[in-house]
Amino acid sequence: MQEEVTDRARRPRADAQRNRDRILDAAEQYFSEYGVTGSLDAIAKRAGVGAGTLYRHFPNRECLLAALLAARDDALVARRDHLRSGSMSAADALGGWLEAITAWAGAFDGLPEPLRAATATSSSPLAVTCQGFITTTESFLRAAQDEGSARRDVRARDLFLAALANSWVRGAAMADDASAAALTELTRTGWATVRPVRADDDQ
Amino acid sequence: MQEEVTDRARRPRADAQRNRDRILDAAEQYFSEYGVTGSLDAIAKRAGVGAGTLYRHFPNRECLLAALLAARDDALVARRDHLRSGSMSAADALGGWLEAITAWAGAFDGLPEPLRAATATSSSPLAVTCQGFITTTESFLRAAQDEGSARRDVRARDLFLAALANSWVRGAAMADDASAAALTELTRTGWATVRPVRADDDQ
Amino acid sequence: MQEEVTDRARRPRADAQRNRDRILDAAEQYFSEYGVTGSLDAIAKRAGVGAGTLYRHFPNRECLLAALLAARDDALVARRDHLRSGSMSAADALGGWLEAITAWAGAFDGLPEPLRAATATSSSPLAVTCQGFITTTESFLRAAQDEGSARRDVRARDLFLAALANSWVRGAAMADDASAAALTELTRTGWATVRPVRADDDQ
Amino acid sequence: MQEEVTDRARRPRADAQRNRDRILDAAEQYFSEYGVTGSLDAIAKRAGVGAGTLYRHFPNRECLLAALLAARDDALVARRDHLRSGSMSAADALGGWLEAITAWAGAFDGLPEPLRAATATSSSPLAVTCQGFITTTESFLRAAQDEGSARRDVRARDLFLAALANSWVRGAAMADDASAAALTELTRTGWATVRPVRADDDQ
DNA sequence: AATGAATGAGCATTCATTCAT
DNA sequence: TATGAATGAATGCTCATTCAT
Repeated sequence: MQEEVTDRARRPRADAQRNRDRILDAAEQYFSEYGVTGSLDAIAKRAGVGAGTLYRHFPNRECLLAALLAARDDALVARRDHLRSGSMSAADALGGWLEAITAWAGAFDGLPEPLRAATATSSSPLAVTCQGFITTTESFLRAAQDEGSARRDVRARDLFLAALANSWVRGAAMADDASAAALTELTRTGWATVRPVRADDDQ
Repeated sequence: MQEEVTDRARRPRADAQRNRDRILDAAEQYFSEYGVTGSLDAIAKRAGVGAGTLYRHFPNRECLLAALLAARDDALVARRDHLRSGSMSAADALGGWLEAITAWAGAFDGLPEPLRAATATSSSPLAVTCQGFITTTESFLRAAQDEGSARRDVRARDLFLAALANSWVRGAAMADDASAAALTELTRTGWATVRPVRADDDQ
Repeated sequence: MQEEVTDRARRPRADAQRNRDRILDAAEQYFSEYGVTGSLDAIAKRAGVGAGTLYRHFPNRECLLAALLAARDDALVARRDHLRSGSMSAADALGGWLEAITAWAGAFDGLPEPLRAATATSSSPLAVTCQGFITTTESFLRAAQDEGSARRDVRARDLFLAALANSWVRGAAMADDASAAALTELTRTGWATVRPVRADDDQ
Repeated sequence: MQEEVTDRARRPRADAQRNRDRILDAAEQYFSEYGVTGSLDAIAKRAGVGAGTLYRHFPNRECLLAALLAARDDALVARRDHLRSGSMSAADALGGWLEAITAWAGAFDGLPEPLRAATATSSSPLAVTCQGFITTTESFLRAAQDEGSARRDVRARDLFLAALANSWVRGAAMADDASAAALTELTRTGWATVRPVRADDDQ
């Protein structure tokens, strides 16, 4: 009786939270093992919950993915703060940040794909995440531009997409580390030695 | 006359060739509509042939894809020849070639994925195609390097992958043309204004 | 009262149990009609359930078969008890038991095959069933051996296999009842009138 | 021209014979590898002939099987003659012959099945083969019966079926040699020590 | 006589999602 | 709120057999 009053709003939440966590743990394992296209049913099973429970917490794969990545946001935010507070140049900070994004997007096999889609649609739970990182990228980019070490005609959004693309190239079983580094470098400096002069290029 | 001899081996193919063509047509349509992961059975149905017939001609999705792309190879080869014979600089030729590859890999939604995989495995019907284009890329790149307009530390394979990556970013429903161009430009010139000096960099 | 408690876990099964039963009924019919290699899809259809439902209940053909036979186990167990409690000789009991097994394995066309396979692998849902019957066979055999009416150098497992083999010979469309009986008799007494004397032969 | 007259009936036959032989060779390999249910198409391919050619020579699987076994008949006939001419007892000869049949029916995985079916239908190309061996079994059996070493109430046909059954039990991956021998022995002597006296039992 | 292309139903199995309990 | 049963279309692929060439 007493419980019904005090716990009505709390106890179920404790259960729910526990289930949510177990689902996230299971998803983390499962996606690591089989990539982001793995079976949601299998995740529910591994988490020890019913399929319906999974769907209650995460109505679709993207929501689950978003929640999963949110848990990793902390690491990326920490990285961001570290890059910001460091004594490195703004260019190196931007480079470090892009590499951090590339690594982040490579957390699970196949992850770049939904991230790219989310970047395009804006109506996805992942879009929020992506947008946040684009904003951060923008601040790094602006600093580098102000420093004179980044081109003014480059947009943060495109750098973000380039980072995803590099992550995509690395793929799951890429097995060619040289290419991974080369692509990152290519994004930084391009393949051309000479650049066309442009109006908005303030250098 | 001569034809009559070779026709003896060709005549039974009248049927086969017709079916093959119909399958390719159907696949072209279907992949354009639903992307390269569309149902093979559905393609057979649209082509008006039995599933077995499709599988006889193209034992798996990659073979079908390779045949489909082979039909487009001609256009790419023509583009290559045009770029080679033109009076443009080697840098512009390389740029044009990379853009051609990017466009080619964007023929169908999802096409970059198997192309990337093929680039890594070499045991795929698509691998041959990819390798051929990497070789062409190499000749364009070398010309540009000899001209002094391309960096010496860039590899053709990585440029090819970058072109695929750009194609991947564009996606099917990208809806952001500015990014498409920006990514291509980024690959050419990078985001940095300043470059680390390197030993093998002949500028 | 007690039921009310256990029902809590059983109630959601009202649906499931009904479907399960319908599947078993359909399978019974279908296997009787077409043999144990009949299409599982067709069984699902006949049962009026989706294919997924069938696979949820019985992940593979062997599981379905095992469940189907489990329903018949009762009859066999009853037969065993009847044979045990009867006043017949141990030899007749063993003979009756082997005949019961032979009849049981002839329930469906093609059933002896998976039973034989299960006898060999032990990692099959049918293996449990088979092993159980081998054990029972052993008790009957031992009684007959103790009685002096069964040879000491015969193993229960081989008698079980012989019963399966006889069932196999009968097949579905055997149409030769004489052979069926003859084979059973052959297993009992062999074709030879004279037997090589053996050390472990206590007669 | 000249050829048309003299070779019209001969040359094609040479071709046909060569193809027939190649098909038989391929089938021998293939059935050995994959059992008698292996794909006929694959056999045609391995033989280097079209599917139609295979079907011209052997309208169905049973015909192919029958031809394949016919080639092995020689070995069995030789065995028969050797058993007949030997100085062993008629009982041992019969035993040897049954063992020879069991081994013969074990030539390919799954072979006992069509042999049993053929024994029952008599409208199969294999039926001829089986009937021949039943006849031979009969002669061995009669000799043993005359010698007094085989029971008079046993029929050759049932012994043949028992031999097939033993072959079936051995299966492909039986992995239990003891059972193989035990079953053979069981067929010879049965499991009972005491036999019911019967009218037609002349011992 | 030979070819090999075509057929197309058939198979086992999966999975995201819904919904009754 | 949680459960997990149900759905049922969909997938890639095979194969015995026929038949046009």
